[in-house]
Amino acid sequence: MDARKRLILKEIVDHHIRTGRAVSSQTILEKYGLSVSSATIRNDMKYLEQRGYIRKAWSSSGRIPTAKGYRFFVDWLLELSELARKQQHAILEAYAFQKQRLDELLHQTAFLLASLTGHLGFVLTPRIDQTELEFIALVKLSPDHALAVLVSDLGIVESRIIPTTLPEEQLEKIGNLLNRSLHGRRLGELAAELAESPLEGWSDRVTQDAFALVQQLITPQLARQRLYTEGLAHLLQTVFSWEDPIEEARKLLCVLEDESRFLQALGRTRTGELTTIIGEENPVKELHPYSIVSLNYGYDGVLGVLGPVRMDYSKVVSTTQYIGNRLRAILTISKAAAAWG
Amino acid sequence: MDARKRLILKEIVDHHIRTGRAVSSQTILEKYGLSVSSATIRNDMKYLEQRGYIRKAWSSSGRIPTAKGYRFFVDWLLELSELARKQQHAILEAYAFQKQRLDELLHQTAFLLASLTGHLGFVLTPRIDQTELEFIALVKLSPDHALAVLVSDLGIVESRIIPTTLPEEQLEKIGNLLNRSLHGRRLGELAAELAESPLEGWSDRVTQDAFALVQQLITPQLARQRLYTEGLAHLLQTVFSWEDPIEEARKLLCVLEDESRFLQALGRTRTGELTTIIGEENPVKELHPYSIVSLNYGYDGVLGVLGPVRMDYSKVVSTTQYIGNRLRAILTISKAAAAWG
DNA sequence: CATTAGCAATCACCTTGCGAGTCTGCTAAG
DNA sequence: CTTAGCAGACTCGCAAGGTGATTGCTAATG
Repeated sequence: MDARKRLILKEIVDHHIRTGRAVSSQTILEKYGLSVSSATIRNDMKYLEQRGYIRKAWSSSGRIPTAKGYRFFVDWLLELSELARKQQHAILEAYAFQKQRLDELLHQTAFLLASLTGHLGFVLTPRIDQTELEFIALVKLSPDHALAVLVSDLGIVESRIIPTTLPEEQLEKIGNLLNRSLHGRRLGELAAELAESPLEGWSDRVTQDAFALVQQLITPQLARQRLYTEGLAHLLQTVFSWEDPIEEARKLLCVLEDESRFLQALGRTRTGELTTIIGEENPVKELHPYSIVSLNYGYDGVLGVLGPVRMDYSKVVSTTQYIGNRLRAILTISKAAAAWG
Repeated sequence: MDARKRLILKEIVDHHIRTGRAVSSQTILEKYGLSVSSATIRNDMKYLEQRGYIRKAWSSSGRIPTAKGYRFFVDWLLELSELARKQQHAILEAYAFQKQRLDELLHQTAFLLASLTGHLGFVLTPRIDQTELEFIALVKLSPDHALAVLVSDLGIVESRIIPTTLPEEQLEKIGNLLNRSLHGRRLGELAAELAESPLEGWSDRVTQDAFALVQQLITPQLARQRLYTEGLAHLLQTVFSWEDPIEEARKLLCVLEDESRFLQALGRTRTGELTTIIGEENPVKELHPYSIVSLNYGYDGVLGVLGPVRMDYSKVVSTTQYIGNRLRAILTISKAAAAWG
């Protein structure tokens, strides 16, 4: 593809992102001042259409980028501007306070993503089975129940009420035992081991009880990730200008309310690299009208932005990248600190 | 207001709830078989309109209930049908599992409310300052930070990372001290006391440190309540048939995303009684097109349904009442159990 | 061979007008 | 107090017609 065609494709995507309307050969000529005529541009547009980069909304409309066109744009034509000082400042400021609670931190991160991009910001909690056990506490609540609190590094706290008739002193003993023998273990591995065989040397009465407890505590849905979203209002506002917004918004909400499907939609954002999923590339059909820019910030926690395919990728990508780096830094600091301590 | 007028008002509200259209004198005559003519009904409708119970959409349309009309309907004319066996069963079944984690429990409750009513279900977490302290744990994370885990009865767990340079053994000592002296105290009172003066007898070095810690732990935003919502999709679907759905939905989402405003909207649902807030009765302007049916299920935790003013109050009220009672039962059982233990 | 000008054809979008249907208010009679 | 009958008001849906944007095509140009 020659330089002029690339330029034309870029301008079509650019202009369509900004205006939301089909882009005509005229427009490109006027706004971006090429030194050729509109007919030439039309010829190039035909070429681009044949290769599947752009399409027409109807037989004689201007051109609209296809998913393939966006993909090419993002991969080859996107010019990442550095985030404006002002926004960087806003982000740093927002993170200056608010480090006391992980959920607040992630919640705020989602909010930042949303408000700075004007789309839907989301943060998926890290997978607790990827983190290491820091501390276990067992608290007697009633004759039949105890509360188990499980603290991993990163300050992730998981608690559940488990049925047990063991007396208080025994629970305390078990708690101490568990803390001594399991501290620093990666929870996922622990779960896997426990599923196969009891830990070695665990044979007396107390440790058998302990074993039963730990199994209840660690095995079930440990990998469960919570999803925080913010800025749904932004997203719906953009959806409303489409045709059949009712149906679109409904489908969107259904996916968002079903965490498992959303997880599926993220695909393997498992690497640390920033990932874009554009329109129909998404494995979840309902999300075909949207693009996702996402980033793994550690421990399989994912953060990102979900917006219309027609969004300002430059802004969204740089914002996501920046916020992702900040969050990763904050988390690895507390992680590193935990390792020294 | 004589019996026939009441009946007519009831039928207007009834019919409008079911069909969503303005109700004509004809319709009432046909569907509900009164033994008078449509002209008589028209006269009564005029009466009802003058008193502000119903209104016209335009100069010669059928009648639509006003907020005052709905209020009268809900307060005096509503016939509560017992919840269908099938639905009761579904609720009991849903609660049969899933008692391990409070957040899951509340999440599921919101989901139940939403799916059984077809509107938006919400659950506001109990206020932790209304509950009693069960257990405190302090865990060293790094040289400069510790994780404080605070467990109240009901199994509510609050954790935060606090800056401290105290060594591990000392933290443990402080933890033990705190558990002994503060166990069973109501957290809200505790916070109030601490704000005024140190606890008596706390004078040596260890307890001073402990005091500083507890202040950090308990004072700030302890009363903060989290909001779980489900079924936004349902609600939006109904909004879409209105005029200017874009604007309406946007305003709705803005309120839902801002917990403080939502709290304001609930007003004082502080009693245990079921409360209805209909349309313009709501202090939050943006929610005027909606009604809220809510219920305090204990410790200032609120659960309920938000739907269009035109909703099936009979179904919604009985569902909310039933689910509220179930949840209250579940929570008071674990509370009572904790008290025995 | 790439580029250009000019022109007919296509199509969305907006406005307008019309007809059918619905419901009320009013008046006068029962 | 109730009823019948009727004019007037208004919605709703549909079709027609005008406007403006944009393309593809063809033939001419450098």
